[in-house]
Amino acid sequence: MTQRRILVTAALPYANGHIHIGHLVEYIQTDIWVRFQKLRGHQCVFLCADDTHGTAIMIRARQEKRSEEALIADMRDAHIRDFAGFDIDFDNYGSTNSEANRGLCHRLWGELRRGGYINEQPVTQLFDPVEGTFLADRFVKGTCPNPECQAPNQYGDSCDKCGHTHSPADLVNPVSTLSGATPELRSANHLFINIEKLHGFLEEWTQSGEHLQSEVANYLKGHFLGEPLRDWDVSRPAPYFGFEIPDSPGNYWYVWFDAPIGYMASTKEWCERRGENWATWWHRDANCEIHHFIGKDITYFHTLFWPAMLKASDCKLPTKVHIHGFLTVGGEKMSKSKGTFVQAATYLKYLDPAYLRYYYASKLGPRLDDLDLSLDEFVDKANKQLVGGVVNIASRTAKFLGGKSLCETYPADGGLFLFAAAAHESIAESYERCDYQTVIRTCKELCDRANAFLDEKAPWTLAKQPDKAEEVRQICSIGLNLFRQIVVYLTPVLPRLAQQAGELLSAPITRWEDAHSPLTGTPVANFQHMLKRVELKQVQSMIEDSKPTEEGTVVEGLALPSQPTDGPEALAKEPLVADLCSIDDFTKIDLRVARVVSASAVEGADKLVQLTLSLGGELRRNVFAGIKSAYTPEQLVGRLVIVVANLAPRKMRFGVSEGMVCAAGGGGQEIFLLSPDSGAVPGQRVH
RNA sequence: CGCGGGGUGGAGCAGCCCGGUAGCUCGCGAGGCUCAUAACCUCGAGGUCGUAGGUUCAAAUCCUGCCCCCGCCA
Repeated sequence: MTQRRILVTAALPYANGHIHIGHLVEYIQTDIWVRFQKLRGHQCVFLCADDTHGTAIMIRARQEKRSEEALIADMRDAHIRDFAGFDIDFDNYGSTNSEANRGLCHRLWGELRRGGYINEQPVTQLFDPVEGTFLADRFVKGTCPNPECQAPNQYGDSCDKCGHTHSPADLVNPVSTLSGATPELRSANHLFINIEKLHGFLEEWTQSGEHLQSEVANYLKGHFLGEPLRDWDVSRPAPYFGFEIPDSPGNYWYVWFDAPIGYMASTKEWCERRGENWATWWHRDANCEIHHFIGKDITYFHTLFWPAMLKASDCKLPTKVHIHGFLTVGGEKMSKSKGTFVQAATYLKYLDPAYLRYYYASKLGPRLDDLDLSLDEFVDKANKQLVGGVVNIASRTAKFLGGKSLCETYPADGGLFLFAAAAHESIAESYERCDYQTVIRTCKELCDRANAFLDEKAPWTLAKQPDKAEEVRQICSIGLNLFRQIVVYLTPVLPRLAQQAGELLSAPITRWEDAHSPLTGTPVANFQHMLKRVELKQVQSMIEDSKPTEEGTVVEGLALPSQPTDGPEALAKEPLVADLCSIDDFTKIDLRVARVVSASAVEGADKLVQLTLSLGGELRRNVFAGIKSAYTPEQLVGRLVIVVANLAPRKMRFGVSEGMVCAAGGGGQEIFLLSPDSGAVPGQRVH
């Protein structure tokens, strides 16, 4: 087998937050792939970095009253710690705020300029006069400009009530979410990359079938490549935390311009440490492969913009972009209030990383499906498959050979070892195409065979007969070899177990070929537990620990300036209804007192909070309320509200809403839930 | 008819490209073992593979229509 040179990247985590178990789907998936390639004897370099630039970092640093550099340095340390805790082993972990990255940004920019890809266009944006900064779409809220909609409290880019798309400047009554100030319109020149110039290339590159999963290629074809590609706005005017554009003073590269270049910069740092030239990896004709692993949310950056940038600057194009889905927990998006938004560091306080690595591996396939973490299944797989299946083979044989050694010649085992050895190629192919679930499936099958073999031979019975010592040794030599073979196959997933197996049998696992031939004659150490069983309690503690604490619930954004009370504005905004309604009309509406028993933010929804309401007794209602802008879930749990109990259930994007919570106010921070005076109990009707 | 993905025993999935007795994990039932971290082994119940047609000696697998679910946020 010829040695491949493989460069692998995982997406750069943003320096604005900690690593959580959702991120880990990607880093574990990638780390497994890298470890597999290394075990196979290829040269494989695993690179990553913190993504540090952009408005969000700048704002956060301001709020924390410290420099951006201090903020990102702390976060980088934390990220590195978290990754190490999960045995994610980068060859270099850089930062996009590095000199290496600045230099490469300059270089690619120069190429883009020379190629005539850059143009300048005025962009009119809202500007926050208090904060002194332009406002990205997500930092502006206001009323939808669509005259037929006029939904309040919408973000600057589109309305999720009517789907209307607009620019932030179109919003009616816009408000900066940073300061609460009314933003002003200001115009500034931005720099754009003309991607359309590379349309033909992108069409060919994305559709050629090797670089992308087929779903992704189809998606791009349908969504983007069918029409001219818009110019990509890659600059932001000061103030902005990032690199200033050399030939355009006062303008900075947009974070998504310098982030992927961070892959190169990280390569460069790694190369420089070894006295190598980074161009042997990134030059157009470099003899290597480049693999990017990313989540589906950043598909277009890596499959359109990035290849375009590389093409335009004569660099090596990605061999493959591996795209994975999101993590759900218990079938739902991760939720802070439910405690399923588990940070890496929190997980490590309670659980061994091997469980999660194994669990994710057992669920990961080559496609973009979301991966669901079911806590029961998690405990089950760790205990039944990992401990009860794999480790148990060693556990039930090693003690008969402790202090002795494996047989000098491998005994007849009915073809078990050969059978498993023959599986190596198909297992390798599964790893290669990121089909880890098939790897785990196959290994599970091998475990079952090994365990059945031991059951049949029952060395523990023979061990009671002194004259059968040699037979016991033979059986256990077979068992331990089958164990080792499986562990070799699982080494990319479970590096620590591989280490332990190496120590147990006095022969470290270093190569994929270690699974091809049995180990003979080496001393067997006294058996020690390799992996503890998981207690459900540990998982529960982790979930509890992940729920927000009182002090931890900082409301994002600042309070709006208070409105003068009892003014005419409210009536002006929503005039009285002229039509009269009868008492019958009113009684059709079944208003009830309800208690909020649980509340959680709906991931992906800008306005929604998911509520579980109790109407007394066992009766529960699931209600989605558009009140996220005014209430945190924590503020809601326990309180009484008034709900329209006989409202026809409505299917929403995130689930079925079985009622409606009554509130006053026009939206945004101006939402005021109705609640009864004390003494009312859930279930009572409002008359 | 927006685009893409999908509908297989109670749950989660594989098989589909390259048609030929429907498989895995969990759960459930019965038995065995008692070496092992209450781990392990054997047997069993449970599916007309969304639906209606078509092609074929043969369809979960190929073709067509329909129904349903999920994703889509430059």
